[in-house]
Formats: sequence, structure tokens, C-alpha cells
Amino acid sequence: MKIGELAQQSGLTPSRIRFYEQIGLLKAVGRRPNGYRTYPPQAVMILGLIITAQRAGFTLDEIRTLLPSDLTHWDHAALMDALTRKIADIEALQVRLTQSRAHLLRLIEDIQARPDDMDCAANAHRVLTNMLAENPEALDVTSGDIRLLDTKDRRQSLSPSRRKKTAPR
Amino acid sequence: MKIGELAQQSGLTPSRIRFYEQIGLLKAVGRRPNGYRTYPPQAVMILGLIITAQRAGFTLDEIRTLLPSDLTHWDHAALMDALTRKIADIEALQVRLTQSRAHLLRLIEDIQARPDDMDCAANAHRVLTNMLAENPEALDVTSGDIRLLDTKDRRQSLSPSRRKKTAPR
DNA sequence: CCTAACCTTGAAGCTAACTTCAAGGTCAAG
DNA sequence: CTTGACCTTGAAGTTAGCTTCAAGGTTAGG
Repeated sequence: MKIGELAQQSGLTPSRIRFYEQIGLLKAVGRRPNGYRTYPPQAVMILGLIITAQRAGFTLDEIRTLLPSDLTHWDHAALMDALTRKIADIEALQVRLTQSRAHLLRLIEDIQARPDDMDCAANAHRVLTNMLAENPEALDVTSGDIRLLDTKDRRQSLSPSRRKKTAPR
Repeated sequence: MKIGELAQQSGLTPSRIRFYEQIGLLKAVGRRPNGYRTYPPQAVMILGLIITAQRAGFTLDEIRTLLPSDLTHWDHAALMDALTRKIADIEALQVRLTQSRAHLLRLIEDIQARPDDMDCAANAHRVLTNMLAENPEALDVTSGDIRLLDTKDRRQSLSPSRRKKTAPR
């Protein structure tokens, strides 16, 4: 099977498949005499596995270290460990999300709870003060990490609490 | 207040503060005769607001469009709308996470449920097949987006379902 | 034999949110 | 008057996961 066909069957683009090969996720691809890549039917499964793992929140790096060259010989221990840790990561993220959601809901309520005798400016200040008071500022949560945030096509990131001493060296 | 002091009080680095100014998040910073930036005490609050919003899942872009130049004059409607939509985004992500978590748990169980008479290789194949069957492949979830994933210092992303016709043009 | 659809490569571009670097000005203390 | 901490700028680097581009080889059909 040539790369175009594999692309169709797996739902990926040829460029993406080549990229995966480039970073060592797909190794030992066969070549025809003319230089064209050629894949065994099994490749569809490997790609399916990769995108499933991605959706579950694994980075390509993690996937690479877990993927055995031979699909029938997994490192059972490492795999279980990774799965378990990923679940923990997800749970940590869920906690964070629940907090964020609650925080936003409280904020909305607070905004709407403007005392009748208070003008918008004063209310804005009140809300802001409340909000910042709620946020211990520079709290450095330091928990696990996870990447899991697309749904459709997004790229994102987030990274507060990375601080460098502005202090004396 | 000079930038170093503001950095200390807000917990951000000077470079990050300059960066925020550069992208138009912090406007009209004062300058001393020597060229040094100078900030009003209020700036600490503005930065606190920005990092709080970031933690809640807003991008700097979103924050910029919502942040009024005058902290007492918010676009109430736009703000409420953004908050509400962000909550919806969070909820969508929570759903996704719950599914991912369940998926991983099922996977773990499935791996451990190896029939006594089956060897590892065959079991691997069985699990793989089950997993891929569960995944309708190329499902293109297409929901809202959100960025909310740091806790400590990470960058991440995820983006399946971006597909280009490999087909005839 | 031509053409369109395929394949090849390496390098560069994209996004978000910053940091780091290079090269240089300013200022208070000793 | 020198040192070191601080400030300035613009440009380039970082990360992840790809895509896009340029420049060219291959192949099947008509």
C-alpha cells in the first residue's frame, strides 16, 4: 500500500504520516524500487492506535516510548503504568476544570449581585477585589500535566507560574 | 513603580509584562524621562486580573478584547457572554475528559482480562481490535474549544481531525 | 508522448505565550 | 569613577504537532 492509500484508510494526511515517520513513531517503512514508501496493511492499525492514544491525551513522545516495534510485544508494565498515570492526570485536570467552572459561575453571580445603590464603576471595583482576593496570587499549583484539548482543530497552551528570580543572583 | 517592582508584586517576569504591553494587553504605560516604564499601583490589579482570566481558560486574545482601557467601564454584555461561553467550553471539555478517562479504564480492564488460554501476542491483538472498534475512526468531534491545561508550566495542544482532501482536485 | 495525479526531499512556516539574547543606556553605592 | 543591578530595544528561540512550499521524479491513462 502506498502512502496515499494509507492516508485514506487511516484518515490522516500523507504529510502527517511522513511526519510521524520522521520523528520515529513509524519505523522501518518499506520502499519500492522507485523510492515510494510502501506499507503493510497493519500500518492502518498502528495509525489508528496512535490517533486513539492522542485523543486519550498522550503526546507523540509518550506514544513513541510506549509503542513497541512489534505490535504483539508490549512492555506490559510500562504500558499499565502510563495508562494509570494518564488517568490520574485526567482526574487532576477534571478537578481544575471543576474549580474554574465554579469560579466563573461565582463571578457571574457576583457581577449580577450589584447592590441597587451602587453604580457600575463601584460594582466593578467590588467584583474585581473579590475576585483577586479569591485568588491567592502566584499560588503555583504544581500538579501533574496533561494535554487534551482540541475538539475540532485547536492548538493551545497555558503556562503561568513560570517564574524566574528577578532577585539578586 | 518601575517594571521590576511591578514584576515582584504581580509575580510575573519583567519580560512577560513587556510582552503583554507589546501585544496590546497593557496599553499606555507611562515613561520616565530616562525611558524607563512607570506603572500606577493599579497595574498590579490589572495583571492579577489577566492571570486570573488565563487560569480560567481565556486566551490572551480573548482577554484583550474584553479588557476595557478603563477598569471601571466594562462591556457588561460582552463580558457576560464570554463568561457564559467559557463555562460551556469547560463543560464540553469535562465531557470529553470523562469519556477519555472511561476509555482508559476500559482499556486497562480489557488488557487484564486476558483469557487463560490466550498468549500475550493474541491478547494484544484482541485488545487492539477492541479498542479500534470502539473508536469509530475519524469521528471529527467538532465542539467548542478551550485552553486550560497548565498547572505548573506546561504547553500543550492536540489536534486531530484536521484533514485535507487527498482526493482529486 | 503528454498530462495529471501521484510520489520524493528538506526546509520553512504556523500558533500561543513567552523567554532569551545581544548590545547598550542609567543609576545608586562605595 | 567603577561596579553591579536595573532598564531599554528588536530579533530570534522555544514547544508541539503538523502543514506548506519548492523543486523535482514517477506512472497510468488516453
